[in-house]
Amino acid sequence: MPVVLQGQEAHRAVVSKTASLLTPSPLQNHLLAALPANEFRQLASHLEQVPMRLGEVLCESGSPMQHAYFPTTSIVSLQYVMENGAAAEIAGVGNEGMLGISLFMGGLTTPSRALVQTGGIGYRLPVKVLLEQFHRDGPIARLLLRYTQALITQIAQTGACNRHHSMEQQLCRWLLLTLDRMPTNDLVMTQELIASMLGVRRESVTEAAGNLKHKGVISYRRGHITVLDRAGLNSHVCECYVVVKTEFNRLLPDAPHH
Amino acid sequence: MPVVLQGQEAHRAVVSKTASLLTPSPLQNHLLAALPANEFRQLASHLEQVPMRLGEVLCESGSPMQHAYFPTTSIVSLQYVMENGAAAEIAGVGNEGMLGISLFMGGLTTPSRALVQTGGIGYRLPVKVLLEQFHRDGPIARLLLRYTQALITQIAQTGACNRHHSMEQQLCRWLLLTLDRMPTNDLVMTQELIASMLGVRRESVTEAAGNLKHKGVISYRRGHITVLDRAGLNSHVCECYVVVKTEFNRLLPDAPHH
DNA sequence: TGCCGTCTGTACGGTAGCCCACAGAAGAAT
DNA sequence: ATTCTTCTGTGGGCTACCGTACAGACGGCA
Repeated sequence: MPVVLQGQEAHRAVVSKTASLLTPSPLQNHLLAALPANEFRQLASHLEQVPMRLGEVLCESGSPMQHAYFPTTSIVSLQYVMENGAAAEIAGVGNEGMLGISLFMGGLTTPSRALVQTGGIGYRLPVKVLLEQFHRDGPIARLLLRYTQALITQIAQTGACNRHHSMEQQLCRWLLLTLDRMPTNDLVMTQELIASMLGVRRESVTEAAGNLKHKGVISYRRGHITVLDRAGLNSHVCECYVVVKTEFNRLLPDAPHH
Repeated sequence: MPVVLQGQEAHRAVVSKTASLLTPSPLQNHLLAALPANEFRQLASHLEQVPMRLGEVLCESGSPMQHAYFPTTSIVSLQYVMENGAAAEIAGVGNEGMLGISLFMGGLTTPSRALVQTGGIGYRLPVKVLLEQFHRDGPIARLLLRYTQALITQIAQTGACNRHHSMEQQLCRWLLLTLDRMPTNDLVMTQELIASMLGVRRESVTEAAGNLKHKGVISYRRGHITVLDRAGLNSHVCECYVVVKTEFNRLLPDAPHH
């Protein structure tokens, strides 16, 4: 129920750390990087770098967006918020994807909320430009549709995972998916926040995280989780992680960065 | 675990009953009916009427389809099958939609299995024709993309429902969504089959159905469920049903049938 | 340095849904 | 009509996760 986000304590380390790793560039987003150079050029001048702060809501359920977002060092969580206030994450969007599918799918809005789960940088593109490019029905449109299909897989697999797999398995899945979108092994993340995204109690996360810590797979302190043993996570995760990754790789193979 | 489907006992009543209600026509499918007359004409000669029998698998996980399917009196269940054999329905497709999203989204295959949940009639369209029409980027493409977005909502809401709502609520949701795709209040459906689609034990369905029967909302006998009191279902269902219906109506308003 | 807000650990009873086992009943097949 | 398959009802024990409550600890801030 409490989707409480403290805006004060966190989002320090990540911003300074990742920003210093590389000069920010829209090409850190894999979708943008996968475009042919001349297609990318059509967009480049319209892309605006924006800071995405932890806890920021980029889009409320049912409200139209003026921009599509392409995260690079940030991660966005798509969630459905239930009437009683509980939430469930339906998918995550990081440097592999974009936020704003519904803009070109024709609905303009969706029932999902978009919440920044990891602070960082992203690039945004005005709707108008996105739609112009999409309706040229070229590589950009094909790429965005394939991404949408991959996203559907992630949503569906998350739902099936909700049904069948244990807390610990789901936590491992979530950690791995998040890790894949991060440049480091250190997640700035409270258990409270993870719980609200997975749609479970904070105590359940504490227990599952405690187990993983005990096994030496992760370590953590207030607001930070460090993955010590990625293979360990792999051995505890359910099949859902692999299915999603495989489907993403199939639909969006890594393109040579220009 | 047992996704056992007896091909013998069932699918008698429906086939004879619904088939006699109306002369079969592709326009019984709402997507096809929503097309402008001249657009529909482009497809009409390529649409092939096919019987869709209960238990038939129209598409296995990961295998490419040669046709897109537009159910009219039949209903198809999209499911994810887990490694241990358990399944979870991610969405249903009836006369409001189509099967074969991935054909035009660019992936050609999906990790989901398509199983006929209610026997009846459907129309299929060769991939080649579908793609030709889709890439004209006209009303057909826009319609299919809006349908895809609605389907995404259904998938996501189903997943969230898996997480937060009770067996009984989910059963009501499932019954209402199925009912909306049927011409009668009488579902040819075993509890076993419902259980395998919801991804729960048969006993759980028996118990929830028993409650609803006790309250006079439904009645049933071996392999048949009759909804006596639709308002009663509405009062027991979770919000998920309404969210999905609302989003479908928003994205795909009923078009005047030609 | 000390305070205080927030995060993490733990515990305890409650319960929904699981696994297993089996009995009874309906309807199809012969 | 009888048989036989398959579907439905029921019960008992089990586990994961929930709701609630509270204690302890970390770390930002004054």
